[in-house]
Amino acid sequence: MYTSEKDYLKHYNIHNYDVPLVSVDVAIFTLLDGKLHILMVERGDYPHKGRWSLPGGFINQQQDKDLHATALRKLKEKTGVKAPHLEQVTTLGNANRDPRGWSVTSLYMALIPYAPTAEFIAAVVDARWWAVDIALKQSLAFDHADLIAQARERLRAKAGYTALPMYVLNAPFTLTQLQQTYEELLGVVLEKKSFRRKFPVDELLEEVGEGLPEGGRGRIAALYRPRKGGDRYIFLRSFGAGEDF
Amino acid sequence: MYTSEKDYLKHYNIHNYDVPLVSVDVAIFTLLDGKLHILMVERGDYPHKGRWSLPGGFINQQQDKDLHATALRKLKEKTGVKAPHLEQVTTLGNANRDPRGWSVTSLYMALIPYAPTAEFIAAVVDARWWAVDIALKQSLAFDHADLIAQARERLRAKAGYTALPMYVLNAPFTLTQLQQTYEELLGVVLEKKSFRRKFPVDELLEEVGEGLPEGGRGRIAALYRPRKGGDRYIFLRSFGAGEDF
DNA sequence: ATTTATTATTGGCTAAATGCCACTTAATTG
DNA sequence: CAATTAAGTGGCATTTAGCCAATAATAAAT
Repeated sequence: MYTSEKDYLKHYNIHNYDVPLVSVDVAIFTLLDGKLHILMVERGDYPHKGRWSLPGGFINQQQDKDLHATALRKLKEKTGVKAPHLEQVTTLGNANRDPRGWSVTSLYMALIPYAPTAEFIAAVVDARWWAVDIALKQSLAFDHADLIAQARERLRAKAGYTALPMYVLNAPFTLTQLQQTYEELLGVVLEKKSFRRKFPVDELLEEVGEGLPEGGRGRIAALYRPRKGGDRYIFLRSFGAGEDF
Repeated sequence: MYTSEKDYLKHYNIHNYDVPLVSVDVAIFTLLDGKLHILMVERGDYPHKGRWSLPGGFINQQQDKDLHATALRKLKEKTGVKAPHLEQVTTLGNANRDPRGWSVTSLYMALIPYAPTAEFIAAVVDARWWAVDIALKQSLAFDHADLIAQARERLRAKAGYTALPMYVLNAPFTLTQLQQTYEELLGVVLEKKSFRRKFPVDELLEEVGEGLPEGGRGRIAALYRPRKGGDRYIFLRSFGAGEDF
């Protein structure tokens, strides 16, 4: 049929094929008032105009050198910053999730402290932080409730064996705040001594002075911020008892 | 611009947009002669005609109800069976991985025992099991060496805290064989007593009689096969010391 | 100035899990 | 019947985790 790879490529045209839609959606999490929040945007265009959805959109083949770059671009458009952690959660594709037809979306999860984003996000008229529990009860666009649940579950799972929870905290923070963040993300109460024994403070945190705990009462606490590269750390033993299945 | 969602959809045509290619590739692993092997196929068409690649291809929008179904279809086409474990590893997309243009592929990993596939695969002329180490040294199609490395790494990681290694073994198998499989996948030597204490035999395996160990010498060993649902089991503590970073 | 309340940090004991190695058991081979 | 091979178990020292209480350092109240 074709005489060479070059000849084949000359005749190739993607528009001769049945191709699915491809998008990237980003679940951006932070901690606000001790509760996990997620950034949502109100859709300004069809389909699902007016509904709340995850920040996301299509690949820009000129601008985006890879999928990760697409996710990073969406993240920056809505928060103004580069998150300290961004990872792919999963990719979903089926015939029904988008009224325009067979559609594939690659779901990313970003973790970010609240403070440095607050001003920028306040200026983005269609974007808003929602408590995750509340967001899941809304009538969201597409299958985004499902996407949020999957990203939330990934975050919960990784809170068990990584230091990722530190990336939703405003630095500097105390070890007690860090423990409370683990407890919020895992949904369990942890024992103070065990937590401090297990969390590798020296390796993953940098001490940046001392300060009063929240509420301004009690003994002065050591303050920390995350060290570089801590998002790749994996604990040998996991936090939180956790049911096996 | 549009007066309603219906109006919008009437005018929507995906071919007016710059869309990437979307494919699904499957890294199918088994254990053969104590070594991890992967199923490769020789490409019969351009691009990269004649090179070895992972089994994979495009979504069939009529046949495949979702991405997982596409992966399952590719798996069955080459092995004739439904693997006891199939999961998505990651999704890669960039402008350079395919000479036809911006391309996205969703990588799946399947685990399968060798024996039930042997006859079928022997009849598929373009398919062959390769030892993973050897396969990685070939000049493979596209970025498939990278895909294999990522699937291999996911398998190695999960061998540390799941029962997945049992799915590459021909049943029935002995606990010693299972331990050796963990050792091969993890790349470390495990202590017999610790392995047997930690692996939840009663929950995850079903005893199916006794038999001589491999080689036909020594005390008779208990024989097992995997129980249903064991692929969702997660160990609280991981196997193999493992460097943290 | 002293006491009380509050929170951080550390000590110490018990129980559970792991690493290590040797022992016992049950088969084949010569 | 002894030697060999491999499965399965016992036992102890070490490490880790759970629990709770003691001590330290601050603000607020008296």
